[in-house]
Amino acid sequence: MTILRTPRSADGTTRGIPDATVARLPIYLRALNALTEQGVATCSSNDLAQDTGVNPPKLRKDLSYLGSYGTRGVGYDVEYLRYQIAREIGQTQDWDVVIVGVGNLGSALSAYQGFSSRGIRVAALVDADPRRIGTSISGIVVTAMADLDAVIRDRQISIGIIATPGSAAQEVADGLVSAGITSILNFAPALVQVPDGVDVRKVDLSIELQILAYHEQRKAPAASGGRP
Amino acid sequence: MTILRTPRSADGTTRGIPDATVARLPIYLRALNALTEQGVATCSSNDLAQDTGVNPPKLRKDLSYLGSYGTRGVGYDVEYLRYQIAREIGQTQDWDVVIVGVGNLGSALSAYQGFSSRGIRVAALVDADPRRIGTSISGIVVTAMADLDAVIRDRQISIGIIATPGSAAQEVADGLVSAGITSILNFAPALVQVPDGVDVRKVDLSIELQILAYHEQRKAPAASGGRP
DNA sequence: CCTTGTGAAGCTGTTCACAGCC
DNA sequence: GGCTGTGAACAGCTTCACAAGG
Repeated sequence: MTILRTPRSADGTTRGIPDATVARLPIYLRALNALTEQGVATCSSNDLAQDTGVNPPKLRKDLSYLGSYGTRGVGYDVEYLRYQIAREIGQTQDWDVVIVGVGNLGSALSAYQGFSSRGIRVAALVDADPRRIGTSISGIVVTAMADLDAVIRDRQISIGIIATPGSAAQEVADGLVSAGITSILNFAPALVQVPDGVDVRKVDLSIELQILAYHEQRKAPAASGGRP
Repeated sequence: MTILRTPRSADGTTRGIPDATVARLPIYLRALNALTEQGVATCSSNDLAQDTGVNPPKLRKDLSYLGSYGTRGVGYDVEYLRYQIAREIGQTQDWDVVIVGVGNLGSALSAYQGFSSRGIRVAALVDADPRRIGTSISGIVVTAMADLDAVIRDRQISIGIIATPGSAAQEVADGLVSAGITSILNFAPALVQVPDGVDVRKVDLSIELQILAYHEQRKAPAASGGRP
């Protein structure tokens, strides 16, 4: 994955925002949307920092990668900044996703309220279990795995979500890739191999809790005896 | 949060493993468990790297923070290394968690198959909706929010999961903290403020997809016209 | 005054080459 | 010879102080 690292450039056109900043832009966008709803027209980096849990200098540096959209001595125009971030992260259009695997987690994701307001549209559900195929979940009819390729191409879906058991993850990933998908969110507790040019992000529920458990253990050397 | 950064020390006792390494230890542990099941007794850093998607030098450096558990020229004893990692991240005991909010996501989490084998035990479910209280989900009876404190103290629960709408997240977090919880996994799309000493990890489903959408957008400057 | 925008310094994490040991 | 363990160089991210400008 050779991504060109060019945060700044000679002219203004070539962007290249650091990954860490990209990961925070949706947070800022969410806060700005809330401010818009409250009728707030202008905000300072302190205000936004308060709302997002980021410290003010970091927030300003993040925004500076997008351009100089603030006014010194005043702050940021909420609506203007909101639009600029939305444009930068591609939130001016909706993104269609397919969820593969409609067990407990896949079903929950298909019903998740937070997607629609963030430009995410669940366009298709796919499963391997014949008993689920044809049933309707959150108003969407579940399609067979055999039709994965057709569904993705027909509806021009660009993002795939893997919500299957770990044992099926690689096979599903292969199917998504061969159907032209280049962005995958993987909830299965398994490593998936994909060709260059395909992005995979992984969310592992157990690991998040295991990380917390590690820190929790260090806080309390109480039970089961202290260390020698 | 002033955590002492001491990856190495004079004697061998004082640990202090980098966060990035801690986040990968559960991945190694999972791979080692799989190797154990396959009856593999020894593995090299190359083998483990292959299984986990981490490159060999990084993996060795990670393991070196735990101690020198390998044998030069040979590799690592699977069972021994597995135990050492398990001990380090507190996987020799089970961790009880409470899930607050049993909507779609909370219900899915309570049924998640991946927890039990990783030392995570869902010990209680709590919800604010009177219609859900008293019902049984995944074999666990849902408790009222009013009993949150009692449940946590009675069962000595140490980790809380917030799976409520964003609007309830802060209130739930306050309740967890006042019941003595010092580790929280927050699925709600909202920032929660907690006192020092309490760890919060956040999983935001929309943001993961928005990050993918950003990269997807950059790959295909096709639709909606290229940039000027 | 005020707040933004940013160079420079510092810190964390990654990479790599090779020393150390079996 | 093979593989681990690690110091040192490197890259990326964060912090901070302050210059720039309304």
